[in-house]
Amino acid sequence: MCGRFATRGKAREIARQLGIDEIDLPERYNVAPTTFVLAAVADPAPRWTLLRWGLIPGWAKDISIGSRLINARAESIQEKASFRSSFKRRRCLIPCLGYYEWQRFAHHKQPWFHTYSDDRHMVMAGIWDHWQSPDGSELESFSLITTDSNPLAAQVHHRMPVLLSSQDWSAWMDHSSEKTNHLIPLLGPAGTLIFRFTGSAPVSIQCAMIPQLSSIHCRIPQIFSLIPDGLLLVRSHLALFFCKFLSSPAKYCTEMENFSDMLRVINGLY
DNA sequence: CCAGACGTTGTT
DNA sequence: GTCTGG
DNA sequence: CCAGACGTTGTT
DNA sequence: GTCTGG
Repeated sequence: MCGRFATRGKAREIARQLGIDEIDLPERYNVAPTTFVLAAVADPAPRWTLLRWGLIPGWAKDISIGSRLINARAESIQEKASFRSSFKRRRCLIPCLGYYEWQRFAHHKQPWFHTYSDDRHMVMAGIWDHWQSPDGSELESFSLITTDSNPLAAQVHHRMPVLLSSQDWSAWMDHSSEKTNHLIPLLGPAGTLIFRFTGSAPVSIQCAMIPQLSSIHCRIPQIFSLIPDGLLLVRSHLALFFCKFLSSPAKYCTEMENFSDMLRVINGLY
């Protein structure tokens, strides 16, 4: 699944391909459901807009359903009442720096940051809908589509967000026909093998594992609490390291082949 | 026909 | 809104 | 996803 | 423990 992600940087590629503004994504390292996120929509002309994360179908009586519809399964998106019309008529692209996935252990959960190994944005596939509240105000919201994990991501979790490669963005955003069969092949884990965890290569995953951090008594969720959205309140070397790491994962990942390297990087910041 | 649901996640 | 179950 | 709440009564 | 709200 996908329940948190990070945004930062200029969305150049999507802008170029869709012929819209090169917009600056806000610097957010903890984007959570029910908050507003920049997304590219096409209705029918492509444009950027802010959508609330957690889809509220047009027929919903109140917004409470939104907090439960943060993901839509690719396998059933055409059948589900909450999703099918959006899938046919209102697809969107959500660019991000990367996303977090939690790995479950017997007595704790461990978040991992998933990102590409170069500085490209990940582009997640979404669907959105309009909703009108009883008082007449309008709200637009979205779900992220999920699929089976690819072999790399499966080491952390069995589901992952659908990541669209640049050659598929235009087809995804083309709503001139309501036929969607040609889109189904885009909704698999294929073609996403080029991202990695916090190591520089799959082979280094074990030694570069973030769980090593728990051995110095600081788990990532605690760091999150020190990094409110868009506001860096740094209270420890480790937290600052994570601010830097999250803002430039490609750069810092390559320096973290093992725990000693990680400490070296952290110490090097001071 | 009307009434009621409409979703994902993980875990067992 | 639209489908399913009664 | 995590964090935080987790309730009822009557009255307007 | 489990649901709701962010």
